[in-house]
Amino acid sequence: MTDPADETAHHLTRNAVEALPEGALERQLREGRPLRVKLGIDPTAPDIHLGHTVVLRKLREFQDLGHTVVLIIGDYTARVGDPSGRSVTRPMLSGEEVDANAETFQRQAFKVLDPGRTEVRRNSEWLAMAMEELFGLARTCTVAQILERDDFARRQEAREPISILELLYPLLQGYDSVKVGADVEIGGTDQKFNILLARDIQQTYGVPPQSVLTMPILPGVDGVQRMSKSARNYVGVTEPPDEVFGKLMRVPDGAMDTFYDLLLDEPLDTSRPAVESKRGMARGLTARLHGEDAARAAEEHFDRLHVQREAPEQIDEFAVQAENGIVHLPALLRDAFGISASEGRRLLPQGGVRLNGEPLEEGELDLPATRLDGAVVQVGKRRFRRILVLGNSG
RNA sequence: GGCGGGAUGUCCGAGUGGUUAAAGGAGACCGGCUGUAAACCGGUUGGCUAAGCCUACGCAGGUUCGAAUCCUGCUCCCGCCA
Repeated sequence: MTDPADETAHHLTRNAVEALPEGALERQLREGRPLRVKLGIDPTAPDIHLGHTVVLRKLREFQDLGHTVVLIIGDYTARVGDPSGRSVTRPMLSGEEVDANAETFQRQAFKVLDPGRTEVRRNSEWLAMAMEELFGLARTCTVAQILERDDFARRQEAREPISILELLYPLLQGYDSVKVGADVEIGGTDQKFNILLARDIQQTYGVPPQSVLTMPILPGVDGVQRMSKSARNYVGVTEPPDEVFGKLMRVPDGAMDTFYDLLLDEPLDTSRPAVESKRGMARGLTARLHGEDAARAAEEHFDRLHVQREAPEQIDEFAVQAENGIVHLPALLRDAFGISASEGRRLLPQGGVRLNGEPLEEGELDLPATRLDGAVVQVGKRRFRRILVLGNSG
C-alpha cells in the first residue's frame, strides 16, 4: 500500500481508461529506472488540437517524473493510413505533405511536452525495410488475429473493403515499439488493439513487452463526435485566443464534465452554474495555450460581442471602390467577408447584415458611398469590417 | 475467369422520362430567446448587379418536345462465387 511505485502508478492511471496488463506499470516503476514511454502519431493532419493534448499531457506527467518520451512521427505509416475507428480506407499522403505535417506537429507538441526529455524518431528510419524483413514481420501475426479487431470485424461483417495495407498497419506500429524499446505505450482507447498487439510482436522479436495505457477520447466542441480535424469540431493549439475561448464556450453543457476530467486539473463542480464552469474552462484552457493576459483579453472580447453585443475594439478595414457614388452590397459582402454574393443577398432579409449596428433591409442592395464610408458592416454576430470607400466617382 | 451492386449537392442519402436547383437527414449559416458561440424555437443553405440567366446528378455520345432518370461506349469503386 505504501509502496511509492504503487502510488505513482495509481496517480498516473487516475484518468486513464485501462492500464494493461494488470500491475505491469507498477512493476516497471519499481525498477526505478527512467521508462521509455512511446507515443506514435501519424502526421496526416498537421495541427494539434486539444484532443491530442489529453495524451500529450499524460506523457508530460511521465516526463515530470523523470521518464523519457519517445515521440514517433509516423512518416511511413502515414502513407498506409491507420484504419482505427475508420469505416473507409484513408487516402494516402505524399512524401512532402507528410514531412510538412510532421514538422508542424512536432513544434506544436512541444507546447505540452518537455523537449529535454523527448526523443523524436521517424519510423521511416526502420520501416523502409527490405522485403525479407517485411516478410519476417508479416509472419508474426495471423489474419484471424488482425481481423479480431472490432472495426475490421465490423467492416468485414458489412462487406466493406479492407485492404491488405490496412491489415499491415498494426504490425508496423508494433514494430515501432520493437525498434525504440518502448516500456510503455500510451494512446486513445481506439488504439488499444494496436498497442496490445505490439506486445506480441515485441516478444516475438525477443524484447520485453511494453505496458499499455489507454486514455479516453475527447469529444469535439459539438460534444458528440470525437475531436478531429475532419469533423471540424476541434480547438487547435495554435488558434488565436479569441477563437479558443469562443469555441470552448459553445461546448454543450453536457460535455463539460468530460472536458474537465481530461483537460483541466480540477473536476467539474456541478453545484456551480453551467456558465461559470464553462467560463472557467474557456479561461483556463485559453490561458494554458496563450497565457493569462491573452485569456483575459479573449474573455473581454467575448463579453463585448456576445453579452453586450457591441462591436469589437479592433475591426479590420476593407477598402471598396464605389461606382457613381454607389456600392453594390452583395459584391461588397462577397469581397469583404468571403461569402458568395448570393449568400449576402439571402442574409439581408434575415436581418443578418448590419450597418453600424442597424439591420439592413432586403431591398437595400445598393448603398450610397457616403453612407458606407467609415461605417462598420457586420455579418452575423461575430464578423465585422470597417468600410473605406475609394475613388468615389460621380 | 464468372455473377451481381454502385458512382447524386459540403457529407450521408431519396429520386428511375416532365411543377427537380433535385425529398429527407447531418453539418454550416442567420434570426429569436438567453448569465453561454449551451439548450430550445423559427428560417436559410449552387452561382450570378438576379421578376431573368447560367451551371449541376462519374465521363463521352445518342433517343426525345423534354433525361439524374431510357440506349451505347468508357472510367472508377465494391461484394459474391471460383
